[in-house]
Amino acid sequence: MEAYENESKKGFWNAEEDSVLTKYVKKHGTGKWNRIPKVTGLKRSGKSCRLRWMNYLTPDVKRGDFSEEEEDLVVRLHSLLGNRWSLIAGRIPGRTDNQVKNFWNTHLSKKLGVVDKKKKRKACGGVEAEGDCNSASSKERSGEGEKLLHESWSDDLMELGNMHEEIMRDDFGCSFSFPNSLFDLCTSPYYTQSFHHSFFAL
DNA sequence: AACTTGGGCAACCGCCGTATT
DNA sequence: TAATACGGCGGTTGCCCAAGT
Repeated sequence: MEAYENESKKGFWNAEEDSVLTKYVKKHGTGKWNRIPKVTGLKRSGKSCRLRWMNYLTPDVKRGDFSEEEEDLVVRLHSLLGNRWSLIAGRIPGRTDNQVKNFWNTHLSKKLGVVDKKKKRKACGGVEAEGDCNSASSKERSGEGEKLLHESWSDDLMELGNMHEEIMRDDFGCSFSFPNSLFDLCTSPYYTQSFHHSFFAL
């Protein structure tokens, strides 16, 4: 396996590689990504194959700009879930976590006045300094900060769960306001159904 | 026309959790 | 139980291209 890893090609995929990967997945299905380089001769890591398939080649991936409804949903779900891009994407049909993340970082964070860390870092002379120029490391994901965050909104999720029946009855969209004021959630009629299914599948 | 700057996005990296051996 | 493999996630990087100078 190391041999394949070592000679792995990087960078953009070409049409031929896409075709090889698509044929493989259609024949064998997803999973066992690390077998792909061995079976197909593709000079890509299994990880890279998975990413390419998930983010680009999957037939139901929607291309192009986000609609207003999608944008609205991203904003609301982000306020609810934070940077849980995969969870957010799972509630927006046809959108991948990478798309949602990019959309947030390039469009919405700007629109909503969230400081772009990339630019912030540049402004700090290209060095991540302590204080204002600091950024959360990936380790913090499983650390105390996340724990506190999770605990803080889990009560709200419970509250939402208790409102199950009301959600299903309202054909004209929903608006929720939670007692501890952590967030408000509104859904349009179009998304009410899909949100319900996704949420209770958690 | 040449160069610089900044936005958009695909892809990579490093880490973590889970499954398997 | 420990080691290893694998899949998945979020953060970050770097390329491409259009707009501005």
